[in-house]
Amino acid sequence: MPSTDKQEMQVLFGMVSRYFSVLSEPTRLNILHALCDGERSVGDIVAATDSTQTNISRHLKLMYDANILSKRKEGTLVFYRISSEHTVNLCRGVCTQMAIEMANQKAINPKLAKKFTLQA
Amino acid sequence: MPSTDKQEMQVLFGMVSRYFSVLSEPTRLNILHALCDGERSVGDIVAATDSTQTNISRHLKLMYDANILSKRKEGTLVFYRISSEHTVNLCRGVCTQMAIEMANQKAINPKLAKKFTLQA
DNA sequence: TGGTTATATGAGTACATTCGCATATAAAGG
DNA sequence: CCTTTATATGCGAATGTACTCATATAACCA
Repeated sequence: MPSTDKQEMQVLFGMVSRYFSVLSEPTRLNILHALCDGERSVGDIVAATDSTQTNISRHLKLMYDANILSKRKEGTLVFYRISSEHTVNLCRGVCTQMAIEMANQKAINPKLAKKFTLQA
Repeated sequence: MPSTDKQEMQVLFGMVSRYFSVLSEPTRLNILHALCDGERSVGDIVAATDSTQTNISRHLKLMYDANILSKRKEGTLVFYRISSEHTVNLCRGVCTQMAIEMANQKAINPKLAKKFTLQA
C-alpha cells in the first residue's frame, strides 16, 4: 500500500473512531433508541430518556455535529431524526448480538434477547 | 415493555456503549487492522503500528479485558487475535461506508474508498 | 546462575468527557 | 411589549482516558 494510502487510512481511522465514540455513551444510545421509529422533538426525547433537558440538548448537538442526527425546526420545537439507516442497522445488530451473549451468560432475561430490536 | 426490561435495556446499553468505546480509538483500530488477517505477536503489532510497546500493550490488555481480543502464549511471545468475526465485519462495514462518504466529499482518494477493506 | 529478549504494569501528567446549575436565545400568545 | 414555553450554551467540578518513563515479570539461552 502506498504511503499516501497509509496517511489516508489514519484519516479514515480517525473519522471511524469519532463515529464509534458517538455511539459509546449510554445516554446517546437511549436517544437513538427513542429516535429509531422516526423524528421526535427535544421535549419528547427528554421524556423518553431519564435525563435532563440540558444534558439531552448537549448530546443532541454532539450527535448533530457528527452528522449522525439531522434536525428540523417547527415554531419553537426542534425535531431530531437519525440521518442514515446505516446507523440504525449498526446499533440494532450490535445490540442483538450483545443481547444474545448476555443471555448466554444469564446476565439478562433470555426473552429480552430473543425479541430484542433497537426500536422494540 | 415491563420495567424489568427497561432496566435490562440500560444494562445492555451499558455493555454496547463499552463495546463501541473500545472501537472509538485510532490506535485500537490500527491494532484491529493489524490482526484481521489472523493472530500476531505483540512485537509484530508494535511494528505494524506507529506506537510504542508500552502503549500497544496497554491497548491490547484493554481489548482483551473487553473480550474483543483473545491471546495465546508461546514461549516468550504472546499472540493476540480478534475473538469474533462479528467485530471484523462491523469495523469493515463502517470503514467501507465512511470511506465512501469521505470520497464523496473528496476528503480522500476515491480509489481508496473503492478498494477499501479493513485488511487491505 | 546471569544475561538477554518479549511483554506487562505502576505512577504521573495532560487532556477530554459528562453533568448540573444558571442563564441565554428564540418563537408564540396575551 | 411582556410572559411563557422550548431549546441551547457558558462555566466549573468530577471523572475518565491516553500517553510516557521507568521498572517489573517471565521465558529462554549461554
